[in-house]
Amino acid sequence: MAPAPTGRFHIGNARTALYDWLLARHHGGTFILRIEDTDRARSSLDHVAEILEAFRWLGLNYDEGPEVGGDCGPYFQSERLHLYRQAASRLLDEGKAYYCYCTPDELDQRRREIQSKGLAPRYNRQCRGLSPADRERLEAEGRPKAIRFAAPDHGAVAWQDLIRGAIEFQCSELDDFVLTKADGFPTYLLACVVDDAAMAISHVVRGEDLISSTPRQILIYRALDLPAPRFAHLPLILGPDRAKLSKRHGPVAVLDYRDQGFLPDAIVNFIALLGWSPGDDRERLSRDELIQSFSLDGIGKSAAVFDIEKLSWMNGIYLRDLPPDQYLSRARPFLESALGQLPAEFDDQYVARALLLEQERARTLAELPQLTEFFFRQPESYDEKGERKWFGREGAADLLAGVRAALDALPAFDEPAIEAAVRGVADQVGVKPGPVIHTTRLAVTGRTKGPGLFELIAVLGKQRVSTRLAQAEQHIRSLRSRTPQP
RNA sequence: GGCCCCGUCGUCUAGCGGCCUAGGAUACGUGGUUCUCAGCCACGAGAUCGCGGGUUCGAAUCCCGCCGGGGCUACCA
Repeated sequence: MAPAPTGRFHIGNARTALYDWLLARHHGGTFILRIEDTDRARSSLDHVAEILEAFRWLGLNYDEGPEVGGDCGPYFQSERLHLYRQAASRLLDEGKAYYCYCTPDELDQRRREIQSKGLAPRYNRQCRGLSPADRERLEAEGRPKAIRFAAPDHGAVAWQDLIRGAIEFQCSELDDFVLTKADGFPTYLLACVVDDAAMAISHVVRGEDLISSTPRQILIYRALDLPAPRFAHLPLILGPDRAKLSKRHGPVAVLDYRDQGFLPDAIVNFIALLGWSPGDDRERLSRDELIQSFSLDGIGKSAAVFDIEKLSWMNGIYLRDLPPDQYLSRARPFLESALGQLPAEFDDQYVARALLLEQERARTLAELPQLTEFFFRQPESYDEKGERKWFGREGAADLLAGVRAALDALPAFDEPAIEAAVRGVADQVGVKPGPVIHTTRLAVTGRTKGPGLFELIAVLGKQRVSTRLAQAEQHIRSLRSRTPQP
């Protein structure tokens, strides 16, 4: 996998990385990470760090690459410039490449003119047949120069794509593309070929958007007399509008999903299925199952829309299956970053119990602060519909007072005792348990939904529950005095 | 515009000539379970397999054309 550190590490890149990883792991091959930092203007160290962090977070361990080293290093293209220079000068010597003195401005202007005539923009090979005298003159001017590949003008380039089958391009469609930029850095066309050959890469698995660069790379392999790897072009990942997924569709960086409370295992499982299928009805696959079932044959040809709804569903499954300690260590940071430093009265034990009660209800970790907020803050208001339904009832305040008295009187404040007490009140008053439970939940949490009442009360503890019940009673009474019943 | 790729429920997909009156998942709807929600279980609705020709006893599956969508078209990758 060879990402460029020119932007956030995209979910599409993550899927490519995953497929690369799965392919290597399935066949017992070597998974190499190489950083393609040949764009000096746009590459940054921050982006490199983000790539490494994304790999770490997703659990895609590489056998060779930055920080781990290996026999094929270095793993930053900016540290391998001598190799590209060597290759370029060889092509130059053999007449398969030439210096181009055209400036970006000139190129740009010509391109515009051609396009305005509705023609295919292509380099006009102006510098290909430069006479020695012209060349000398341009050199004397001190013009910066790029190196271009002298592309053949007839014939065809074809390859057997591992996903799409035979693909063929006519050479007449290809122009004299740039191998080395004026700043001395290679374009990825050159760098990729040189490195893939040097690193003995067997499979190039990448997005469909790179299909059209493949014939050019094959031409370079040929010119350098190097064996070409096998190519597999993946279908693209689309946004809801069916255009290539990009930032305008919302967050697309892997680490954004981490920050939104998705689990790496869920992301891995989900993106594995975006374009690939094990061939049967399984949807939930562990990493080991993924490795075992993975095959290029299972990859489809058509683009897939990234459906965040389905991701959320899957994340919920993984969240519920997390063992308590793992769940807690992942959940806590989300709680703290949203609710701030928790007061000392909420010890680890309390936080853990609160969090555990919402584990089965959350779809992402980021929902947890909102879901558990009432454990840490007294309700300031009550759910509007619930208020009308439960607090508006005749005798609601007295009912709560009864519950409060019963709970206050409990010697042991555990779940069975609480349940018995609450149901006892219902018996006494002669109503069904339902209304008592709902009214009490609303009074204690301010909400109409949430964990089971008895377990939630047990976590909150006698003191808090008592206070909240009293507060609700007062609220109801003040409501009634302001809006007298007819 | 040119070149290239793609086209099965809204979405992700199974399907590689008969097992398909097209299966699963999600989302949606209904019912059940329960103190609510979530979950779980059951059921339902949802695809004339983009369209039109062919090949074949038989096509979602093979071939051709059309239409539609997407990608590329940089001294970015």
